[in-house]
Amino acid sequence: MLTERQLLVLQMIIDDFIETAHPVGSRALSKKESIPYSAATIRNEMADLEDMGFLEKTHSSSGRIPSEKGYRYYVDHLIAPLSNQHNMKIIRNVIEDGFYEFEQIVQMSAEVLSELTNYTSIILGPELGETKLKQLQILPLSVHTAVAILVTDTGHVEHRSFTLPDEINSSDLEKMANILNDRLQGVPIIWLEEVFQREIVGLLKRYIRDFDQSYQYLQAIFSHEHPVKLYIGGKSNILMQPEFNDVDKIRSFYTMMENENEIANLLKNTKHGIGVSIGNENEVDAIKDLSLITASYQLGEGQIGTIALLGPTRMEYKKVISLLSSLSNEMSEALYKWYRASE
Amino acid sequence: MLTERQLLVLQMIIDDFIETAHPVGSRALSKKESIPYSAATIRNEMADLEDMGFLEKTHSSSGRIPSEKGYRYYVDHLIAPLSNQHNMKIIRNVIEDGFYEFEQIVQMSAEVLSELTNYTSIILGPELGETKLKQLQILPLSVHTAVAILVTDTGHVEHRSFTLPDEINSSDLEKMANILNDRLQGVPIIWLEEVFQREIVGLLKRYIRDFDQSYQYLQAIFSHEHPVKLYIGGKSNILMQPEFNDVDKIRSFYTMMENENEIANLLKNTKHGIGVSIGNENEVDAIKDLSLITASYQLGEGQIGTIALLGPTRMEYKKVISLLSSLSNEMSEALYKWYRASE
DNA sequence: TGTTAGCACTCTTAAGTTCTGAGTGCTAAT
DNA sequence: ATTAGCACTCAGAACTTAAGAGTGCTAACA
Repeated sequence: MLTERQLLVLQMIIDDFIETAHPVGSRALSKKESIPYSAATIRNEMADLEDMGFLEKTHSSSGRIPSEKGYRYYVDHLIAPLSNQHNMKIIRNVIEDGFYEFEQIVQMSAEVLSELTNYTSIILGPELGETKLKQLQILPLSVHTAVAILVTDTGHVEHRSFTLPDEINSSDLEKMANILNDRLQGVPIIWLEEVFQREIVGLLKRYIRDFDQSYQYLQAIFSHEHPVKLYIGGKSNILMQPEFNDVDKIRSFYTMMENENEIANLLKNTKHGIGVSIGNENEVDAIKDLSLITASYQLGEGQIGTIALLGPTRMEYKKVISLLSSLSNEMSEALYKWYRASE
Repeated sequence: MLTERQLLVLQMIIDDFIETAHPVGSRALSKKESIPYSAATIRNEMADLEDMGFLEKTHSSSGRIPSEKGYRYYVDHLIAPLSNQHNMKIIRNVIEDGFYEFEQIVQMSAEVLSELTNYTSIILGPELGETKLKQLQILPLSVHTAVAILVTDTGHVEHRSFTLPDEINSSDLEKMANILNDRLQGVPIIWLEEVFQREIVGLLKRYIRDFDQSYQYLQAIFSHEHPVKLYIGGKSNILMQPEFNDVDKIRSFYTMMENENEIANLLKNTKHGIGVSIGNENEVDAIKDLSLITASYQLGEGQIGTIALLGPTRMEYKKVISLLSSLSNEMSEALYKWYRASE
């Protein structure tokens, strides 16, 4: 168990290091007002804290820096989340502006978040989950081309152009579109392909001449993956952090950030509420020396998305955690308001 | 005027430097088979070429590197565009896969282009130009929300959700949507807002009760900017170039790449066909030590987009220029095929 | 017994030094 | 006109040195 004084020393070292990025020495600490002990005493405490694994040295005669275990302890026990009125005001302004639509709000939140923290923000759009098809429209553009437009009950719109088979005529196309629209309304997006295959293909075969020609084109509409949207803000922001003073580190970071799959991986095991992964606690190699803070937000029944901030392990945990948790509340609330009437 | 031998020397130096990124010395050059002169002779030629401004030294006793003027001369007079069958095959595969839609093709082209060259590729989607509205639909999602969907005759789809004024009832909404759709079909996208203001507001005022309430919401639909889509590939690719071995350079590059406006600026003064801007010839400060190669592609009557590659001034101009010009042809052709039937 | 002053020791970082190799410019010979 | 030869220059790597920050330990102190 840690003594009062050890807690104090640990806390002050981490706070100081987070601020300055420089190893903290005993003398510097002893000068602070809140610490009434001499440098020598602090040195002893530091040595003990190092033995316990909370602190590290960068070399044998350097000041101390927090270890990952140290950060973990700090996050779990030493931070009283401060409510940052000022920053929240900025964010609220973005969110509450009703003229923006959802995707813009998210995009802007990502940018503001990154701006306020100087870290890189990642927002994972809400999963489709229970979202249902509201309308499917097939609009011919010309004799050979058409565009299919899918609208969900949450107002999400997807579209997909395709070329038409030569044989089809416009009345057939219309008939087909009507059947599809009738049968698929209210079907959850993620079931579309299955329902199409199971219930509709047979039907269409009966009603439409030469349906086999059209099959592959329709099929392409529904096999369309529905990618979860990823919004990233401030990729270059994080470069301002002193830990990115190394070209190789930058390269590997950016190589990862280019790969949406890998980023999606990062956020895969997100839990409800706030999650903090420090350094090696992360599963993705490329960020084993960074920290990731995640917060989930809700959209209706069970649909969730994730807001995350990626920064050096030397992160302003206090600020970031309070900011994220407020933002996730705001977003859930805004989304709730937006969709409230659809129930 | 340059002598035959000077041309040869200049060309070999530039080719060599483009390949290795190291200053080229006289002895190394004289060893090459295609040069039958001694190092001393070449030194003399080099000194002359430097006097003329085509070459530079990095320090008083270094080998030579091309100056921007040197590159310019090289691009204008010394390269016979080589047709790269192999790379074009790769690109053609991407483009000709009919199941992809336009935006995906462009996105993938950008990525392949960057992959093949190791530079950063930028593709500016076609301007809206003459594109006309094909359909405007207003789909209510709930009592309080609706989504407006605009489809152009080229199959481009834009949508925008908004909240409904409390007063409006669904039959009014439908009436309104019908009037809008009737009146706006065939109107070029860029005129939408104007036509709406001039011809339709008055009409709606007459037919719809409490139209003033709805006005601001509708207005928001049409004042929506129609941003030209920007596709970027391989932002991190360029980091592998040795000229990006400097953290500050990376920072300024990425800061620029985060800003879509600035990128749009880069490509603003693009001319028809192939354009090459070397170093300080670029107007945007952030890329004054990079080169930008642009190629335009056509979509129907006058609508154009731009494909560009951004790399160090030490760029493989031969390869890049031939690749881009082929790609722009392929894209124009693919788009032409795609839309041919709409006329 | 817990705290502190003092001091020798360690290690990083910056600045200065030396050395080598690549490459030039000039001169004189071919 | 071309080339061999040589003195000279400079960047970059390898080493050395000096200063400063910080530690760990011991002994003195309250």
